[in-house]
Amino acid sequence: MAPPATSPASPTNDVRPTRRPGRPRDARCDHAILQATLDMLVEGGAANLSIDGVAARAGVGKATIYRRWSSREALLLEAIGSDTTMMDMPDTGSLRTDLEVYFDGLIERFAKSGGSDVLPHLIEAACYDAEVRGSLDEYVAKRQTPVRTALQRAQQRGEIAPGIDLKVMIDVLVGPVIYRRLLTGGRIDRPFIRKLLDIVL
Amino acid sequence: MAPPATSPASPTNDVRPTRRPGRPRDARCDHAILQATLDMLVEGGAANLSIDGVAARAGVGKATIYRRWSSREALLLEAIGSDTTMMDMPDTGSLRTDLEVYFDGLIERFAKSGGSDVLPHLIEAACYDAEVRGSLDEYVAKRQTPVRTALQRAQQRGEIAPGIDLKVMIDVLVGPVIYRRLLTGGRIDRPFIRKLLDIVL
Amino acid sequence: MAPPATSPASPTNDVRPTRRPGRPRDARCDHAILQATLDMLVEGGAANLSIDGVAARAGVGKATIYRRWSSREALLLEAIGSDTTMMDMPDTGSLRTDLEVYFDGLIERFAKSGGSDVLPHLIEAACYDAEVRGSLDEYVAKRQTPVRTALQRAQQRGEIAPGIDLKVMIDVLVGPVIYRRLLTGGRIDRPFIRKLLDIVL
Amino acid sequence: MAPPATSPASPTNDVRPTRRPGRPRDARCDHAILQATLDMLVEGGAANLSIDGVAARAGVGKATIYRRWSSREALLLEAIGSDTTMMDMPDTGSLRTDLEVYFDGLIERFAKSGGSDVLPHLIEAACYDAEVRGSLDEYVAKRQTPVRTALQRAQQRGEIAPGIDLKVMIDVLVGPVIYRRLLTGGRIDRPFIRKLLDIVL
DNA sequence: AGTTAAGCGAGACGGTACGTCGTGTCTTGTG
DNA sequence: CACAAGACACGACGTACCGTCTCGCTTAACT
Repeated sequence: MAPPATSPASPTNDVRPTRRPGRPRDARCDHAILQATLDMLVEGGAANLSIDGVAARAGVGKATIYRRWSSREALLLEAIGSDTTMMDMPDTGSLRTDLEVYFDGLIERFAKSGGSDVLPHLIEAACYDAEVRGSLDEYVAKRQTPVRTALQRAQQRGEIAPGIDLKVMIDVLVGPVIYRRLLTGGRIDRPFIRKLLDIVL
Repeated sequence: MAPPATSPASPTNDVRPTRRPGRPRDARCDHAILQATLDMLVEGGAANLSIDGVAARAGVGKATIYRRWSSREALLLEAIGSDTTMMDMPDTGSLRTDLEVYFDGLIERFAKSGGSDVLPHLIEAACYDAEVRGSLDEYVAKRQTPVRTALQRAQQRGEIAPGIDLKVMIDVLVGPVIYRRLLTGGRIDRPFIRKLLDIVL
Repeated sequence: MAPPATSPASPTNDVRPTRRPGRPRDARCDHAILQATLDMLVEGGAANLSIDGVAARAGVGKATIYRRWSSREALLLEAIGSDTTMMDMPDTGSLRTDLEVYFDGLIERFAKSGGSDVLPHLIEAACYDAEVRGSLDEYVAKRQTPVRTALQRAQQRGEIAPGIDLKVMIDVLVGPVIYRRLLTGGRIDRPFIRKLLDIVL
Repeated sequence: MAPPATSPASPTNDVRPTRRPGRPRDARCDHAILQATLDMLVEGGAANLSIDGVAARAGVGKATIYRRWSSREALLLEAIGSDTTMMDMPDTGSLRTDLEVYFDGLIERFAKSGGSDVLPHLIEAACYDAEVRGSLDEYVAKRQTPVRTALQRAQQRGEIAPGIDLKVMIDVLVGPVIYRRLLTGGRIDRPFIRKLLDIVL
């Protein structure tokens, strides 16, 4: 492997991203800003989150934020996306058991985070800002991954009829949980999950 | 000349309906304000709706608005609640058919209204404002009524096992639709509804 | 004198400024803002005077300032113009004596106010903002009034040749003082004034 | 090959003029910066002149500017001082004639340069920055030199009484012109100069 | 020829102030 | 009292500069 070429353009590779001129962005700023954003989200929710506040808390100038994110929503999206300690899906050999374990984890997660208002905020923003729309879709897809994986395995095992559209299946499993969380305010607990699985599977 | 009752008017007491002194509220203001609110919602969405704007458009002072609603969200909630031309549930004798017809109506309704961003806005507001939380729950419950009715009839007919929790059943039927609408951006059309019902019923 | 007419436009007089609708401006705000401006001018000079600072000090919102003055300079101009405890010109019968007394007062005045940097600031602003230009001219003319008066009296008395252009005469009397104050930093004291008058008169 | 002296170069010691190590400053940068400054002064005035703008226009980094001048005002001062194509005073044998010729040149000079706003800007800056104060005084003194010369010659010739304080005399001659230029906005033309000299001489 | 130390373009950084906008409250005169 | 009009305190917005600070290069003189 060739050592980094000092001449501006070695003809063959140039995989190295050609280093823009000028002082590079300080990675500590990124962390400080994202962390401050998450902290303030927990404390006051998306509605009470101001760029001024984040800047002050992160010990950073506002320009340093706007240099990185074009809008408050872009920042939010990256902030909540950044903590994606991706929940993972167990592989117990039974779809029902897989999902029960998975949703148990989800219940716990919801219990810790208070009434998350970030999602609704982003949903609204996505109505008007195409960029947010795209990022949100990406975020949702990422979150669905574990469920999709479990369903694919189950379909291969024959637990699910081959004709079933897995996309819809995901909606049927995840939709009710989100619906409770966002709209009805209903409890999201073990009995609810059991009944949900009883109906769907 | 019966004076207009300003309170919900419990029938028994208060025969002389406590006509408050001073000039009575002008009902035309209510209409003008709600109409202006709906117009501006259509044009710019909840995010771009300002009380100043509504007041100017309705030809009304801001105080006249705040005299009636305590906050922007309260106004929004009433504005979108006011057009509840309650969708009704047919009674065909078959739950499956009932729901197919009902959801067909819903599809059409969604098609007309553009990307409704009011709901997410209210969801967010509900996280912080208890009053909004209550009103939103009420609104959601009202919207669920037709589905609940159909399910109750079906359970009485024996189409649904008596042990099934109808609340959860509603979540399973409505949740996926809402989930698509708000989060995944997936299509909400006849095939989707068919597959949904195939899985759930 | 007719009592204030209540109908919007009594045809004849209408000297009363027809009272605009809505809440009237609060005169206390004007005072608070101007006073805060003057205080901050004394403390930090025109360069260190920010609208935010004035607003905070006056206990007033920024909008309340911008509602009254279109720019920082407009505010400054009115602030320094507002303290025009117009210096008055004595009438001793002798032009020389008149001016000596007058300039003595001016010396005292200059001694009290530190190095006034407001004037240069406004001069600069006047280069670009026509409105400021006009207001500044007005201000200067007002300041010249006493000297003009004395010169006119002297010309009528025959102390000054009739052919002399009094405008230029004013420039010759005031210009050197301003020049010292703004540019050379030379002392402005009794001996200087004496020598000045010796040369000019 | 005598290396260019970077320090004022006291003549005796330091014959080897202490060439500092490292890359020497690029003289082209000085020119580019000063030129860009003058250009932007003409276009937008001192108020609209930003260091960022000068740097961009001169094709130079900001550090390269701050390495040479400590502040914006220092740069301005040198920029306007740099074009001191010192006006010179003729020696016609008559003070009156000398001054008429000199002021004619000044009129022309003023006519070319638009409303010079640099001077007021520096005057203001001088109120707070001692360094600017000093440089400004120096600048003013330099500008006064021709007039001082003419007056000294005239006093030696006996055209001016020996008791006259020439410093004041300069103020009386120059002050009115500056006063018109900066404050009253009055015309500065031949008739004005004639009247001025009529009064003073 | 290598080392060293500064200059250089570019641009990120923490700040401060700008002028605008929206909120929810208040104060007028008029019905 | 209600109403239109609009002033008010507050606070966030996104932008523009300031003067400082890294970056990776370049440019000489001194080893």
